[in-house]
Amino acid sequence: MGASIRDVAQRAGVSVKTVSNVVNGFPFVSDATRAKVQQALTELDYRPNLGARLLRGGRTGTVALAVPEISSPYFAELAAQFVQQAKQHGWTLLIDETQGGKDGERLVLDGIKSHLVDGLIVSPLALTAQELSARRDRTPLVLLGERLIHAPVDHVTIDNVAGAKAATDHLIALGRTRIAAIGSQPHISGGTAALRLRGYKAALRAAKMPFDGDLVIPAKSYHRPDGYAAMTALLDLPRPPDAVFCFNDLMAIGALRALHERGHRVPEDVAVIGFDGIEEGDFYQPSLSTIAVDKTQIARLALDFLRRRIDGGATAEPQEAFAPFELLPRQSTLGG
Amino acid sequence: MGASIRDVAQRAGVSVKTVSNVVNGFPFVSDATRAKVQQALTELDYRPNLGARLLRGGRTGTVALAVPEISSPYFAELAAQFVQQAKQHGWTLLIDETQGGKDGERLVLDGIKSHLVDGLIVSPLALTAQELSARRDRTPLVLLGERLIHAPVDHVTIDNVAGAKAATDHLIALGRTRIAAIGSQPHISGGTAALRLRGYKAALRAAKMPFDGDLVIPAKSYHRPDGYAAMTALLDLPRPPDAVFCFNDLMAIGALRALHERGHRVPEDVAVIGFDGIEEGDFYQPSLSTIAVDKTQIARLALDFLRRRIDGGATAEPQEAFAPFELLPRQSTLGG
DNA sequence: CCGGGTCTTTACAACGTTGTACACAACGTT
DNA sequence: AACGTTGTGTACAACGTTGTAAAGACCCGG
Repeated sequence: MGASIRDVAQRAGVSVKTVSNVVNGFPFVSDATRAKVQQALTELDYRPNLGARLLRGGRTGTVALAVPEISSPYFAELAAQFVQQAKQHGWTLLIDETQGGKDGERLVLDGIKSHLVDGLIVSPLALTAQELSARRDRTPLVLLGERLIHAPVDHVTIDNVAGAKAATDHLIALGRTRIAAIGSQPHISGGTAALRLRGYKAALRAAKMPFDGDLVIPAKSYHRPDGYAAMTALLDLPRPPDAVFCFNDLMAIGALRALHERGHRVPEDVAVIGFDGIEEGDFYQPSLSTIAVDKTQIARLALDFLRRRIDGGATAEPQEAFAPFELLPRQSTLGG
Repeated sequence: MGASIRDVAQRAGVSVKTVSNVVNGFPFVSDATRAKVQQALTELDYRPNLGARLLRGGRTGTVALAVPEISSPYFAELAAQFVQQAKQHGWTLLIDETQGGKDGERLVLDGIKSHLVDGLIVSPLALTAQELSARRDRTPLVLLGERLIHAPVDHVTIDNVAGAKAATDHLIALGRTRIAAIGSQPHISGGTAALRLRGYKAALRAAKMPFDGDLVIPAKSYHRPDGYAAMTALLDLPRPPDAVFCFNDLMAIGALRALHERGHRVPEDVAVIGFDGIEEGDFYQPSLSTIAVDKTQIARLALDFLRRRIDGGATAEPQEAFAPFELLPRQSTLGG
């Protein structure tokens, strides 16, 4: 056990509360007393017990970010942004992984470790809006992600439909006529996949191009192998596509890999564009065109919301914010 | 504020302690009482206050992993392993980013949030063995990484010298004669870079090949652009290398990118091998040969150490363990 | 040298939980 | 009928901290 405030008080010959006052920078402490206390503090290497401070009703200065999968570059890069910016708020950010399942997400939301953090940012994958609304825990919460527009919670999102449309528009502008989509999730409604599919369809419609269901390949987990498998399936079609919009960058990289192995040129034979804007895409061979979402903004907006909740209490109206995205055309569509 | 144990007791018409006994599964509670309490528990949606429980001397069931940079794929993948396996220990794992600086690392080690977690796993970059030994905080600690063999702390590491030698041996076995190394850190002694450089030199010596200082390129931050820049520098040499050992995969990918842009064939003109075994390398074009460290084992060993510390107390001798690595030859050295 | 203000320090209670020690039944034994 | 035993339940204190309220020290003008 480390030294407690009591030990420090005894050593400095003052009351416990005076030590507390010094530790917390309370203004009315004489210089002489302060010095005495400071010395005792150092000598005993005092560290406030956060448990006690917390119990007393205080704050821990810690907020948590829960993501489905930390090994996914998108979430890893997003988390890094959060860590950086949380520091500017004076918060320590801890990252938690829900592993994409309902259980993990529920655990976080229901506050298994509530009381340990001042606030919570969650990127939900599995839970429905309904389940989210049923949440009882009182810890301030901000949601990330596209779904759940109707949940009574602050949330930060991007316009997935517009993003997907921009990606598809880009392929159309290049003169492609058979544009495939990788990453649909037919059994899940209202999720990211559904929105991106909608944007894809909207772009086709706007260009008066036919929609061909064979060119839409579902994917379960959005990793590189899923893109690889999907691309392979597309290449086995009687009439393969001349462009592919992948619903995330990781699958796009899998697709690029499959194209190369089968001897197709990118972008001459098939152009590829992804979604997310992960660093990996910039260095891939060929570099990956993508819809880059502004992770810095996402973090900024989410933390501002959280700040408001934590400081202002639970009363304020739930708010919603959109982070911008940007089309980054690179070699996988432009060549060169 | 949520309901406290006191509210539950009142509602169930029993004492506070009886509620506590029910919550903690204390054996001697009659079925009737237990049922009454359970109902009150559910009705009030009771959640134990971790702060109070912690203050009382208990555990939080939470351990933290601190890595220098969560956006780096190696650490992201490593963290994912830790999350998974911590769950098997019944722990929730939280991830913390130190941002590679002394300040961040000190903050973690000195227990800014000690008392909030039962244990700590830290992958130090900046702090010296000396600074680590001076640590006062009592939270059980396990270190990851190669340095600090002499710090009086449990730690898990890999044999970097042997790994680097295996990588270089592989290039030698392919008949390469001018083998470069990317990632030295001349100003830092005893770190990962120094060990990998030693392994590289050992392999050359064993093969009776000359050591050429011009072929060793330093790198500061081990990211893709560092590898890119280093490779560019190597290609500008009067006699460029015919093989490169990069001290991590990220730099190897940067190097591959530079080679491609300059029109060099891999591996015909230059063979490339990395270190770490990140998923990205497997899907790169060409796929990256690497020394894959066993992240699963690292997590397993570290958590076992931590378990021992947390359960067994601080008395045991500090232990050291080595996680295995594996040479994965792929296209960037073998071709195909 | 007193009254009234300002500045400094203190005692006490409370936060929610659990370990300790004990009270009280109900039971079967002598 | 007195006895220990076993099973249930309770009161109390303590963990380390900080907010509240109030006491004490000091200074100034009258």
